[in-house]
Amino acid sequence: MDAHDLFLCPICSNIPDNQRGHFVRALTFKTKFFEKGARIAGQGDPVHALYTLLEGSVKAEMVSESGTVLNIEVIRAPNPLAPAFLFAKNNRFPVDVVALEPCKLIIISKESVIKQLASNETFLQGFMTYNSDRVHFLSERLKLLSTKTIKGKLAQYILARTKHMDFVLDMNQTALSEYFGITRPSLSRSLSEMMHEGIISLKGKRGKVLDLGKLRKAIMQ
Amino acid sequence: MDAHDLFLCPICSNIPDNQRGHFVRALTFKTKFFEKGARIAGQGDPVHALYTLLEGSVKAEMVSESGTVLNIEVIRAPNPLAPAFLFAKNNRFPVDVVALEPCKLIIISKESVIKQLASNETFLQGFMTYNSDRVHFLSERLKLLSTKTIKGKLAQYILARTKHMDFVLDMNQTALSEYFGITRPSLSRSLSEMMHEGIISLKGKRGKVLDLGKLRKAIMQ
DNA sequence: TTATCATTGTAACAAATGTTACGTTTTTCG
DNA sequence: CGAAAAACGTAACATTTGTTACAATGATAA
Repeated sequence: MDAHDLFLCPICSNIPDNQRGHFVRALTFKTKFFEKGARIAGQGDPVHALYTLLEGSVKAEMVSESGTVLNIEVIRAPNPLAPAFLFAKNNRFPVDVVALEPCKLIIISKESVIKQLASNETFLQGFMTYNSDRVHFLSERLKLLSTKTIKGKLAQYILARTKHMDFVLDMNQTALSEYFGITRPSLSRSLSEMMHEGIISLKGKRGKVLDLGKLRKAIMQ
Repeated sequence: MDAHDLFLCPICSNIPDNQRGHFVRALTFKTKFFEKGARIAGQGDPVHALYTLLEGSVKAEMVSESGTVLNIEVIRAPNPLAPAFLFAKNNRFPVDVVALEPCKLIIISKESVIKQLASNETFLQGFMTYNSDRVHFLSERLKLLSTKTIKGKLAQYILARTKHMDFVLDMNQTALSEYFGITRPSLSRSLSEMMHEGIISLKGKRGKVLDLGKLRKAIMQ
């Protein structure tokens, strides 16, 4: 068992080799293992430590009291779990975290995280960058979901992947429809319509933008 | 002109009095003023510094090349502008920032932000907490927008404000409909239906939850 | 009070999206 | 290669939401 797996995690991966021994020795942490299906953290539990997933994968889910479940996200190793909530005013897990397979976690005390943030600039940058990228990701996702029409979402998605009027869809239509929060037939219909309207062409995953103006207009509606 | 206004900003407001002089002396910054309508930052500009709004208010907007404008957010003083992007991998402003009224900003170099984060634990905590709360806010907003039906959004919104089966709407219906990204008549219709279905009662801004089970079920659909 | 303006309720109709079902094409894998 | 599975296209119909318009109600200020 080796705490050095920690340096696979994006928060710590930039720490140079010659600082790693010192970094680990300065941490207060414990390693925990969870079996498939085990609850790693519960909705409402206070976040007193940095939970870092070194092996396995977990799902974050909301369980309502009526028993129904809303899947939020799947997180795979190596990645931190909710590092933002360690410092949030309302520092409680917003979801249940359940192991999808056997998991290994390193749980680092908040105090030693703060100490390391203050003393190790690489770690500071890594931690900040991770949370910043998370804000960025959430902002993009929000922008996509606030776009009301399916064609608008498609236009945004396609424009972000277009170079020299060519684009490649990086998911199949089923996955894309879930990403957009819509149904697969509706997505297919909208794609067809955009092709008939001469806005794009598409064969398999590869497509071309035929009318950039119309595509941009579609975002705004 | 006083840089000490900085300590009104939530990122710095926890720094104790006796550290403030030292804190300001250690910063590399400049103060800038913008007139109403002036562009403070442009979409795509690299974020090399921490922009802190001390006076006035700004709007963040996306301008497409077809000329149409999508309003993202209004930020009022005292608050930082996009502090998360200072550390993000793609460290560029995602939007245009335009002054809504005369504005005063303190622009602090990234280097001195890093130096202070490492040397001043209160500042570190403030900065982290701000970004963490931002993640929290965005996650909540995302959860709301991923809820597909209007009644689902309403159920979430109401449940989050319910104590002992009573709730108070903290916006009027026009504002609430914009918050949900829907139209006002549709919101009014859904509210009416929920009342006819015996799920809630509502008079003005005050309401009661009549059927908690049905309200919770509404979120999941 | 009264005139004015903002807010809310609601109805008729239009448009967009979901639902269900099924046939076709493409991919995967033995 | 060939069978099975996955992905995709599409049609008919149901449901939800948007659009537009107007009346009713409530709040505000002269």
